[in-house]
Amino acid sequence: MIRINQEFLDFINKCSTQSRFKDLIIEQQYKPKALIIKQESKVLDVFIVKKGIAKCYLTEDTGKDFVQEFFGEGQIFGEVEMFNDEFSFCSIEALTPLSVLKISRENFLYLLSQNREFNWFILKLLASKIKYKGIRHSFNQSHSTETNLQRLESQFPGLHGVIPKKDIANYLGITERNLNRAIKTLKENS
Amino acid sequence: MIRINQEFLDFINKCSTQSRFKDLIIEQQYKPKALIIKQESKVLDVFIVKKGIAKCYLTEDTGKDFVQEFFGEGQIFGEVEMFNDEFSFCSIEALTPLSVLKISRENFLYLLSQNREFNWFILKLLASKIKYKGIRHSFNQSHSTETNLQRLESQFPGLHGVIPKKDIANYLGITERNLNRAIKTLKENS
DNA sequence: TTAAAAAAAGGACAATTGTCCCGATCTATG
DNA sequence: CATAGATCGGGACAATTGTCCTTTTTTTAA
Repeated sequence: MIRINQEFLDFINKCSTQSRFKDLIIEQQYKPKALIIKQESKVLDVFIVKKGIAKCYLTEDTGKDFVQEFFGEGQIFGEVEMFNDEFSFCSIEALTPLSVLKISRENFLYLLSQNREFNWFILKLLASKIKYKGIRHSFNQSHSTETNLQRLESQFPGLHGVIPKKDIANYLGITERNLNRAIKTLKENS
Repeated sequence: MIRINQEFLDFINKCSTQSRFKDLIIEQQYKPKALIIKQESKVLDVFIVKKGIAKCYLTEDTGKDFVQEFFGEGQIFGEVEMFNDEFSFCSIEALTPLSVLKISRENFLYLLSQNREFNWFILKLLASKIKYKGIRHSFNQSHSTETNLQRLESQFPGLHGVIPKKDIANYLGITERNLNRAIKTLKENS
């Protein structure tokens, strides 16, 4: 559930030390709760998580938040907005102290067209996001809250303590009340 | 909800008439209910819808189906499996008489690396699938069944008659019973 | 250090959704 | 044309989930 992409992070880290790429990649730090990308705003850069966890979520007109994904090391965000339009369809917020590697729109497009390996990494990781979303939503629609929670915990043991309850509930698309019920039931049956 | 990609279809159609691409693209026909890609099986080709509608769905261990998307003209499928592994995470079925343009894995990867325009089309359409899924699931989790249904009907008027009720329910992640209830309520309030 | 704010846990009730039915209607094929 | 098999529509009840609210604990900031 908090996915990582070590291979891509290694690649980007390597690039950022090479003289010809050095200036394209900027490291940046955020404190917990910092808003990195704001929904409906222009996205000028692409970000790759170097260390920490970020939350990607969408706020609906009902006021409810829905968490798309938690980004771990090597995960990219802002890239979707580079291809079609510039306005973000979700917000990104630091959950922990976060360091990111930032690449401007212009440089991102440059790398995409000039660097085979980079291009291939982006294709792979876009495909991976599609697959991830497909599997997750299918599973969540077809199973009970308790089963969904179990799946989450098996994918990321020690979930609690790192991610607030509210965010877990918003990731599962349920209320905190219902999440608490599921936690209680699972405890009793173990 | 049944999205199309005219620009991409035009591009592929154009390619399929040019001598240097001609042999890479094969046209093929399917009858309604034909299974084009089977979940968990190897995917050897990428398909682009030329005419008709295809259903992309995932069958869970519970026996329940969840519909990921309905593909209209210019929509591609099978491409996600080209990047990471070869096994499909969902099934694709023709809903109407369907013609597709088929490109083998090998040729797809060749086009990706050799043709700038093709590469850019694929990047764009992968990003578009991510955005589509993100927005749709966020909306569906945050709104009532009735609102979700209304949104669906506004996106694709004349939904009924083309797509079976069961598929609509599976797309919304609800039962047919509940879908009927929502339809009835909407009728009464209009 | 202490007051204020946020997060966590859960009771009570209402609303929504699912399950299990039963007929009615439509549709493909011998 | 007849019949089996889908598809459709909805009643009745059970189960799940949401809403609202209260209490306790933990965190944050003055």
